[in-house]
Amino acid sequence: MEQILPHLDSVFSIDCVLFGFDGKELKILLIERNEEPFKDWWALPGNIVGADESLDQSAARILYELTGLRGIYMEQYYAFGDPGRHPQGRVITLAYYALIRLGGDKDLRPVSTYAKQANWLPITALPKLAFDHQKIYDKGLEKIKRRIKHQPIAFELLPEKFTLTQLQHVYELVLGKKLDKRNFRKKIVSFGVLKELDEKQKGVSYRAATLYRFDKRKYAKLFGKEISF
Amino acid sequence: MEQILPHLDSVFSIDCVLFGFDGKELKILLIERNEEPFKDWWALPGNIVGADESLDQSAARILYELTGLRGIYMEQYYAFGDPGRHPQGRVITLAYYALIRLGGDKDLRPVSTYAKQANWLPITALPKLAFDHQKIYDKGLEKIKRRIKHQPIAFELLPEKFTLTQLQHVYELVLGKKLDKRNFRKKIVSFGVLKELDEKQKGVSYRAATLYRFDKRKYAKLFGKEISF
DNA sequence: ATTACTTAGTGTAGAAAATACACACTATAT
DNA sequence: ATATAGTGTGTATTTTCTACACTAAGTAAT
Repeated sequence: MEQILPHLDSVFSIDCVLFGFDGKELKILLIERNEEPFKDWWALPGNIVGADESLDQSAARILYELTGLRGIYMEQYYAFGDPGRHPQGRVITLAYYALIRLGGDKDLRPVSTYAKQANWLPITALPKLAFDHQKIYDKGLEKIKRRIKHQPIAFELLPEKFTLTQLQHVYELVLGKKLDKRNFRKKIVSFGVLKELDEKQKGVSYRAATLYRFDKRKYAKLFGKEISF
Repeated sequence: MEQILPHLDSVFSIDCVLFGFDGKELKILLIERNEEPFKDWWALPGNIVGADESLDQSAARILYELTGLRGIYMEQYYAFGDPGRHPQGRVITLAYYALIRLGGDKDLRPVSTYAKQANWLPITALPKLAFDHQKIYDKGLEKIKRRIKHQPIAFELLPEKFTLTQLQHVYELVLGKKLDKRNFRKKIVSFGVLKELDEKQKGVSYRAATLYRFDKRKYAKLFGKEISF
């Protein structure tokens, strides 16, 4: 990230696109910067990679410091390093995306000094972003669009128990298009990686839907065979 | 890459997996190191990113210095940065792959000081590699396996004019499996991105095959629609 | 000129997967 | 009891995938 600039020839940072799903919308976590450059702009959270951290560890730390969450699914996806991308010097940054289920509970633990605030904002109405962060975000969204077609990452955005309608909703939001309910169910069930539970949805004022769980064991057995949406 | 280690906290380099196809085999370009660490080992070509270079430029420069070639298709695919990956300090490296048609002509222009020699070696018989370069290579191969199914990258390994059999051969080598001739032709032609030429193969001692060319225009029109193998 | 050799080039039938499409059921709230 | 809102299901059609074998064309040797 961008807040500290020691006097080195180049700085290596990590920026994260944290995708969150609250049951309704797809959101990302942005911070409002409290320092120059781009003071008062919204930016992706990020930081400099520590001397003894692996890249994945560094990404996990950034996420933890911001949200208090651990064990979240994260994946690096692209390095951005144009000489002009940071006004104060050479900063090469590696982008990660993360997929997070936004529960009602504690999702944000307040935040380091270079940010005024951090906020989950719906991807349908993002503000202008600092640096080249729009580009980084765009590429991140593109990446998960691709990946959700072949890897079981949609479950990372959902609670452990979920309904098929919720799952379909995640696919529709990420892919940005409507899907046919019957065909979706046929297909997703045919992969054989869902376990149907004996439990039903609660607290809804209409017919309660059956709950499912993603079955990691079954998925592990399939490996080699690719899911395809 | 690994040869120069100025006294910085961390060094940022680029390593390249240069895939070449000579009409028969798939090969990669390796250099034999002339310096510690890993003196006398084979390694992927790489170098430190220059202060005013973009990442893509840096990768292109590494390739040019080694082969004299420009305008080659290259793509970054993963960053490797474990704290222990380089015995002499923190080196974060960004991996690129390149796809090169190996003509009879000048493919190698001799080579910087930290290498004894550079050589195209068939991927079916690679030596032990320095650093974590085996891991970098493995991930690179995996990447092009995936990408060749969805993007028209096979043509980068072939001369401008090629036969369908040659094209199939490239797919088979990259994917590591045999394909059915008739089904392959049906499918690849159905994408509509090949232009059949009025020309035939020359210098073969059997029936000459029709030559084709990849039609970038037609491909550009298709965009959005994905090729799928 | 004939023959042997090597690769080019082609079609179809059956199986599997993708798509398009509409209504009855069930739980809750009033 | 009735209104409401989302759940859950089947089929026919089209498209794509797969498996499979022979003839045509050119070259080289005799």
